[in-house]
Amino acid sequence: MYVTLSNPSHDQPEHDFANCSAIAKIQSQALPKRLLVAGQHLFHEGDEAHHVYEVRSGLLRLTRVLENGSRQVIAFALPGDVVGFPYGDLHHTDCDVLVDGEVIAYARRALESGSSDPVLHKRLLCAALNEITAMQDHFMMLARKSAPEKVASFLMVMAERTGTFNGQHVRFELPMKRSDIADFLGLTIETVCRAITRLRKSGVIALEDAQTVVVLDHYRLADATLSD
Amino acid sequence: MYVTLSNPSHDQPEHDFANCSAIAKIQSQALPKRLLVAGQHLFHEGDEAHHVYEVRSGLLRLTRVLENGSRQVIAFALPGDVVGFPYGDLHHTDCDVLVDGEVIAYARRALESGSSDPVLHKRLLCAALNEITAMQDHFMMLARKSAPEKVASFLMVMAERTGTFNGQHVRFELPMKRSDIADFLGLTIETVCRAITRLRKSGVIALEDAQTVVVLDHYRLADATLSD
DNA sequence: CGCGCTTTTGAGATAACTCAATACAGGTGG
DNA sequence: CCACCTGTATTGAGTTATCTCAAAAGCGCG
Repeated sequence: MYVTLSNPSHDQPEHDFANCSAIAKIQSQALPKRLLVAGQHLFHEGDEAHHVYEVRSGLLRLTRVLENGSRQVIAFALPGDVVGFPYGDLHHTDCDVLVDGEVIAYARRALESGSSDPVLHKRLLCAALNEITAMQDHFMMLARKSAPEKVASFLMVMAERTGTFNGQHVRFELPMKRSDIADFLGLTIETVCRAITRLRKSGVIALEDAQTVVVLDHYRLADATLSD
Repeated sequence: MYVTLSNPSHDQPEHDFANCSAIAKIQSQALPKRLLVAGQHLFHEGDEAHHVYEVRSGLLRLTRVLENGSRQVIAFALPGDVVGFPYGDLHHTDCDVLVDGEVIAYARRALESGSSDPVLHKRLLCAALNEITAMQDHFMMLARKSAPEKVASFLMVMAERTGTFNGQHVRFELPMKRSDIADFLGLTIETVCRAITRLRKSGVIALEDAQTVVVLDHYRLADATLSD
């Protein structure tokens, strides 16, 4: 199983992250929350990076644009993820909002120095290190998986991270456009569509509408994420 | 231009990295250097991560293996790069030596807490953040570039980071096998070979032997890295 | 000299792309 | 309330880049 989004829900230990999390929640009443509405930008590539942001709710999209104008979706950020790690003093991606939500803004220095708040510092550091691992997982996917495998992996992750179980099946939303999924997986829109269609026609998933997926056969979906 | 190796030589500022570097060099006389010979492993996936390592000389290879046994080369680490960022308490890649060299081993706690040596702490943190950016760059490459563009990009980075200028041309070594390059770029060996051959036949580069590249036309090589 | 490993070249198969048409959904104005 | 319009998603047909399989060439080494 691959984790393809920015902060993994791996089965590995995450330092004493859980512990950090509890403490941060207590503090959060005093923290600068920020409400976000769809379409809004949290930051742009090249902006000075004054903060890193922890997603509390909603869905963010991280993108970069190449010289030739084509766009790459680097990650979708879900609750629990941390975005905005600086490169030098600057943000190196665009970040905009796909689903209304809320983030907590931490001053960059909370990441860079543990002097004021060691617990928060460690927490952000964990997030950065986990980010590295998550991206390495994503590498494997971009480099080594076929189109159907990529799409199945993506659906698996969305199901695990955002799905709800109604007693029968897991259901989840795909709030992003097909073109976003394609740009994330390094595919074309059409290829993504066809892969989804194939999963639907073979009874692995069902679509209530284009953005709402029901996992009918979790085992076969997991299977479809694996090469050979 | 894309940076595809683990620590970029971007044109962006890198905090006060240069400054940190100078200080670390002074300290390094007392630091636990470690000599590495080709074939040796620095660490394995799943090992407890007690240290992070700064490469002083030589060339390291970071790899992961998938369920099905296929291997992905995550990065090649050159002097200046830092490897071994932990995931939880564990290393999440294999790391072995392709070219004899020397690394400096820093205790993991130097990365996790700035209390004992704030300068070193910041330096390692910079390295981790740069790593994230470098990997995002690598994404773009894996997802959005054609095979010839990937190979040209790879040669460009190797030329810039390891090349020597003899007054006429830039010359550099490719100490890794073609299969490593292929696994790094998400291609097959044959495709890598053909791309190199095409660059050679069109006079952009020359090969003194299979591992030694001479850049004949730097401008056209840079051009070949760009999709239109 | 011959053996094993790596690299290179060749020919055919195929996965994914491109271009084009159709279907669908949500919003707007008549 | 319906017809239209725009943007998104889906399906189809043909093209092509890359992969696969196979063979040859190069190189180091016993």
